[in-house]
Amino acid sequence: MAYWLIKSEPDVWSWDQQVKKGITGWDGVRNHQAANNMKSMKVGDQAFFYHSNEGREIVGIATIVKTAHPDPSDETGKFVMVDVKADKPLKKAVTLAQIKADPKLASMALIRQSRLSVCAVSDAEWAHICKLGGL
DNA sequence: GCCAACGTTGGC
DNA sequence: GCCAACGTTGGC
Repeated sequence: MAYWLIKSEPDVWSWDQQVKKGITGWDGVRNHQAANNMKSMKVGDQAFFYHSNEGREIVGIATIVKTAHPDPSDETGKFVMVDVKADKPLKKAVTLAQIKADPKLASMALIRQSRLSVCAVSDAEWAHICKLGGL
């Protein structure tokens, strides 16, 4: 099983909305690297749900429930999305500042490529963030 | 609101 | 195919 991190601006799509809605298509990704990451996702993979811009923190964990398929919001038909479902919230949100300040996490893809909206998380990083999040 | 990083577009 | 111009993302 692999681990990921998906970003969303809470103004546009927040964790609360995800919880309320249950399963949603993660549409709107228009970056090839991010799209490639989604193509690598398998059903059952887990992803941190990160609030960008406002909050700048990891607030919950989502599960991948459907692998990459065409994104209906993409008129060119080139991009894909996966379906995700809210799994559980972190007891304590893990902030970007915390991640940057932690030597175990400072080299995460999230930090190295700040503009990449779907990025991979290593097993060690996943475990450490879960611990910081009180899980 | 500013700016750095980076992706995309279009002229050549 | 190169590269300058421009647009977007996202942290601060």
